[in-house]
Amino acid sequence: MQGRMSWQSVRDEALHRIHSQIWPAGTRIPDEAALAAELGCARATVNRALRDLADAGLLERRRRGGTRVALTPVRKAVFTIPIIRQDIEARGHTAGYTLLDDRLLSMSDISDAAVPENGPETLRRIRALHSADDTAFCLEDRWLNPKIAPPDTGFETLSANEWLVRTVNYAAGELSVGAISAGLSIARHLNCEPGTALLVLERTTRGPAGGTTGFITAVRLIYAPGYRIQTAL
Amino acid sequence: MQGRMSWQSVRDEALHRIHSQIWPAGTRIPDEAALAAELGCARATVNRALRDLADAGLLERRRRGGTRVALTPVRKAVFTIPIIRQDIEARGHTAGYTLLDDRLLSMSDISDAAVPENGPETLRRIRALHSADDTAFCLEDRWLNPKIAPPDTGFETLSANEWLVRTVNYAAGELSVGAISAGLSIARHLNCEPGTALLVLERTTRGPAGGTTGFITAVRLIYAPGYRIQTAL
DNA sequence: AAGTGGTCTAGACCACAAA
DNA sequence: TTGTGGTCTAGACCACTTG
Repeated sequence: MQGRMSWQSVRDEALHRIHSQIWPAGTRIPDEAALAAELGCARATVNRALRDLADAGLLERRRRGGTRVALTPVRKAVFTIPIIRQDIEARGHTAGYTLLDDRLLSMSDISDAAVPENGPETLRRIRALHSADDTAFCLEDRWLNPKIAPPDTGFETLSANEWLVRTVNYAAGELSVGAISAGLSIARHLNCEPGTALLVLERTTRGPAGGTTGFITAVRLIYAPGYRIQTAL
Repeated sequence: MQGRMSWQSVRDEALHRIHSQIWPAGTRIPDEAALAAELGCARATVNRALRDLADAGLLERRRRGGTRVALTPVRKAVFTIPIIRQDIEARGHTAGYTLLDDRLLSMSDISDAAVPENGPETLRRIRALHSADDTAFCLEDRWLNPKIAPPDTGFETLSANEWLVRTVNYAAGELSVGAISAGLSIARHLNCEPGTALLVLERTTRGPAGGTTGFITAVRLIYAPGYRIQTAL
């Protein structure tokens, strides 16, 4: 183990030791300096490798506490949330967008679990239909903080989805995925039978942790039958 | 901008320039050496910052080609795939596991799109039911490469899910999420009405890119009604 | 051929948490 | 208090790609 040691090879070596129980789950492994000496590389290289494994959930690292093999290795998948239009175009279709509804509502008139309590007084609600080659693709139901998107922001042709991604990046929020049965209204918009199982993606976006902006938007995307979220591991 | 510049502050400065269109979308930004000089820090620090933004999807970097602001910023969500038992326990329930079926099948008898063509001659099929406090939680339908999990690996009490995560980590694969309507058999196992919308998670796992092992496993997890995948952004 | 990102090194200082 | 990870620096070489 002399000469050039890539951080990947250090990572693979560590991985091997975890798999072969040389470093059993829960135990503490040698510190960076020791590993660097043993493997004949700089500590920074070991750091990069172990940080990568920690990011992957296989190691737990703490200052002063050292590095331990995670008792419960966790699989993590990164999945990219595409702009809907691009998602459609990437599938080789022509993207269409129809604004169905756009109005301001006061909080007292709203009863939707997706809307936070500590948000602004009024909210802008936008509903739109995304289509692929004139076939319904996805129904978008969005709540917007009017302070972020003033009423003169026209969403007649530009998807709010698209506008957002270009405007407020690096925001915090939650994402959840579920399944619902198509109701009558949804079935009509998506051109499917009532009762069909549909994939639903809900996302809430807040201003960055350090920032001053609070609630930005909450959106529910109801996809047409057969839609799948896909990602590589 | 003298003295100690953390890579986070460099990242934030770059982020600011992207948001304020100082670096418009699609344009090429100064190279690392120039930024390091301008901000008064080491190139490695700039590298760490820009790499972070590239990982987040806001920048695109290529050797020799330089760094560009992504035309289409992509939102990425990291979502952790828990071991089902832990998922259940984290919700405050007691996890149960029942093996429904475990047999070897030859490829010629199999007609399931989830199974790859270039896999092994025979496959082990395991079906099991996960429960939370005696309530059905998730139906597991798994195909296993028998070379990886020899028949003497007993899955009567240990979930294959759990065994896998502890055994073959850092593998490659794909993950997809969709929705289905409960058929009669599924409805019976999950104790719900036929036709109920259910969330389905399918995962295929192959050996690491560099490794010799091919197909490892493919699994279809059908969750009980109401289950949602959740993650922070 | 040459420019740009990717990474390694050796050394240093700091921040955090455990003893 | 003190050990361990987190990070910064200055310099160097390499790898990929584009002109």
